Amino acid sequence: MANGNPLHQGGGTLTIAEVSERTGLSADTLRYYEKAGLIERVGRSAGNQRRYAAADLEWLAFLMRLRETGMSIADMQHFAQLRGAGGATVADRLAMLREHRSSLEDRIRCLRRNAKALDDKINHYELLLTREQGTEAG
Amino acid sequence: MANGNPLHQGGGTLTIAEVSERTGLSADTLRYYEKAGLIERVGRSAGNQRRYAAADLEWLAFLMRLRETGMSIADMQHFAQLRGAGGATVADRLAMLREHRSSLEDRIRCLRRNAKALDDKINHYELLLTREQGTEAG
DNA sequence: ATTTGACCTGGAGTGCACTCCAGGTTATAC
DNA sequence: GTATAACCTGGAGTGCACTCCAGGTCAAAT
Repeated sequence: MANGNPLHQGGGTLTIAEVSERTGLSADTLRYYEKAGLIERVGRSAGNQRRYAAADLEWLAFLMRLRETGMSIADMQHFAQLRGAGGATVADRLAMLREHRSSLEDRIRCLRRNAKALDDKINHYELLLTREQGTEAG
Repeated sequence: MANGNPLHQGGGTLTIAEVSERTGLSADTLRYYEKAGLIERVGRSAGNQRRYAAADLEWLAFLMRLRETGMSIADMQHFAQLRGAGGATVADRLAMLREHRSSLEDRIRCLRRNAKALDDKINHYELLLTREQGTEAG
């Protein structure tokens, strides 16, 4: 009955190492996020070791999206705190997300502009290189 | 004859404060970039104050594009060093730019994916909010 | 000539997001 | 049951990209 597969022991929870592997976040970072209040206190085994549930993983995935799109830890703390405070904060959370979404759009636009300029620079260098090789040959 | 306009004195050079204003980089950052070798030693006035030429501004603009698109100072140092070493390094510089361009593309794609997921989350919150208000009214 | 503000240098300090460590407890394999 | 590996906590350390500071020089206006 007892399943040796760590993925399914103890009601489908994961150890910190397993979460680390799945998310790419280090165990230290996972503890740090919890200490910082980005994650509510994760459930523990009898021996006080973390056991992450599916909901924890979903929340982590969301946090990672916010991080990857440039939200600061401080803002994520704020968001997590609102979330912890219950349904009355939905409007505030929505406002935060909308603002973040909008600044993300700005950022993507800026990157696209810069990508185009980079392409021009690359073309310039390709031309230089062609000429150089031509010189070498002639 | 002597023009009081700082933009046009001394052969069209700019003081550090003027460059700071135009670029948005602080004077400290401009000095830091020079100290770090990202910029060749900028020309000086008789009294040892920096006077930026048009070519310096162009190079700065390029550096800023690299920064904005996520290149590290260390990589920019490398690029600047290659540039300083002359035409023989054009192929290396081109390779660096191509690699950076490609990772930038990856990054933009990743941001777009995350932006889409964020939109979904926002929709979810909007739905929550609608329901909540409905509940309030009923 | 002098005041005031901009600028210089070398080096120390800051904020962020981790990352590592010591010293101890718990789990797994044999 | 014991060796070994994984985990725990609180707190110190790291790397990056600046940013600030002290103590001094230079420039612009009066």
